[in-house]
Amino acid sequence: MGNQSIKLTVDAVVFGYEEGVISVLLIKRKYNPFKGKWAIPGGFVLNEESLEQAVERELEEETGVKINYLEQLYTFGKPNRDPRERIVSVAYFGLIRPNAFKIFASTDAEEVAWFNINELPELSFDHSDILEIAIERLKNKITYEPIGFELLDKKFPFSDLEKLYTTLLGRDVDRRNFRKKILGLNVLDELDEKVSKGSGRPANLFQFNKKRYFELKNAGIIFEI
Amino acid sequence: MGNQSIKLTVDAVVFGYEEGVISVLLIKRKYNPFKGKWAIPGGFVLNEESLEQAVERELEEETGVKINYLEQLYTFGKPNRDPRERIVSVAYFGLIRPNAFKIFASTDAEEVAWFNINELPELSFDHSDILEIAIERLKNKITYEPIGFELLDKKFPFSDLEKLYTTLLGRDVDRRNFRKKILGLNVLDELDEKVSKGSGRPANLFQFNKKRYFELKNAGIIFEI
DNA sequence: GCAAAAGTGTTACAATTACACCCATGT
DNA sequence: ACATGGGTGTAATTGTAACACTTTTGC
Repeated sequence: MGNQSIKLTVDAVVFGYEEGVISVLLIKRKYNPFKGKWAIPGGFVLNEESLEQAVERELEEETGVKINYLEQLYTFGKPNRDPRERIVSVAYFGLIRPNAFKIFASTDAEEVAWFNINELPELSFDHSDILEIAIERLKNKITYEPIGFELLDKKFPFSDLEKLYTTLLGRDVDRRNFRKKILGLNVLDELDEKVSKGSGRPANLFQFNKKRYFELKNAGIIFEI
Repeated sequence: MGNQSIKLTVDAVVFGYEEGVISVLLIKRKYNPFKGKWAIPGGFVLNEESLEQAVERELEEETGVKINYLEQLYTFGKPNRDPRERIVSVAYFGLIRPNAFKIFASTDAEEVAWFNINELPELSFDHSDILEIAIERLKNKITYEPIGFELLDKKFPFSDLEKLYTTLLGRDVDRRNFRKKILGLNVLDELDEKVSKGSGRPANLFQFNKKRYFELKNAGIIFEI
């Protein structure tokens, strides 16, 4: 143990959503191993920084994205997951609105892009495993915590929320029941603004009230779809 | 990053249950730092072993326990969580029947003992934080996965299960409704054996049918209390 | 005036909760 | 015979699921 030689990295699986499509942010690796292949952004943890600092730093360096929803996902440590040497990686799980940032590649990334999670390229290392677990977490978590709002614009029409849920759950939901249930949770503020999608009746905009959500949560009321 | 000097450990938070008391397995440290203080069992990951192998090995070395329910809990990586140097620890969460093993201290452990989770000693490092998160996980997880059976004898009277749940949930449950619900899940086999607790009518014994549980789970039926 | 999306209530059904008495054994 | 824990059913309430028509806008 005195001569332990294991290195530690962090990886950030960042999801975005737009118009019925869930995407994940990937980089094309500039260096070997897996040079030219797509990978989850991430990199080595520096000696003095926390894991969260490391993952936020690496994400911003490689992709230009500053994230505000980020949680730990899982730690991957199989001995040969990296062909060079023993590397253990702490994977994180993040959510952003894709249109909130212009992404750009730098440092270890030759390119950055959003990929539809149903049309993924071949990935480096064990990154397919990581992504699979992250997708599962996203699909589960949206049913018991209000994380979907991190993927939508601050102000959104109800139909956007509904579409996000049908996309993630992979099934239709009854429009009336869904609306009743969500509004019944009392965490959305209805605004005096409308938005038109070109055709059809303009929709009212709603906004997630995070403060109220935490008040209710602390009072023991749970969010559940 | 070429000169990264972070060490990696694993820790095992192992819970047991007996007669209305949830306990956790702790060791008294034989060496500095925190010599003589209680801690969660664990230690350094060796270069060629997986994280799971490491945690099982350390647990057995220090306490004599071979565990069969073990899952990853969380990774703790604040820069100064260890006073000596930078150490990141992957914590695991385990369950056993305390009477299934005779525990004994060795290697880095001067002593091993079970502690009631409501009467914990002062702990080393950030182990109180780890334990707190583990307890939360246990209390949550028992409501949506059938992990409680890992804490009971293979054959148990229904009242043992009920008491485990009231202990973990911190509230009474209606005896009839609880029984209906659990039996309705169809994962318990009722045996032709009875056990007497000294006074009162002897109770029928039940056994968790793991095979049936996984069949039902794969068929999309979920366990929920 | 018609196409397209938004908005809205009621009824049937399923699940959950509340609740109290008899049974089998040991002393 | 009494103390102790085990075993059981029904009715009220609540929550969930199914279902179709009207409204507002753009063209």
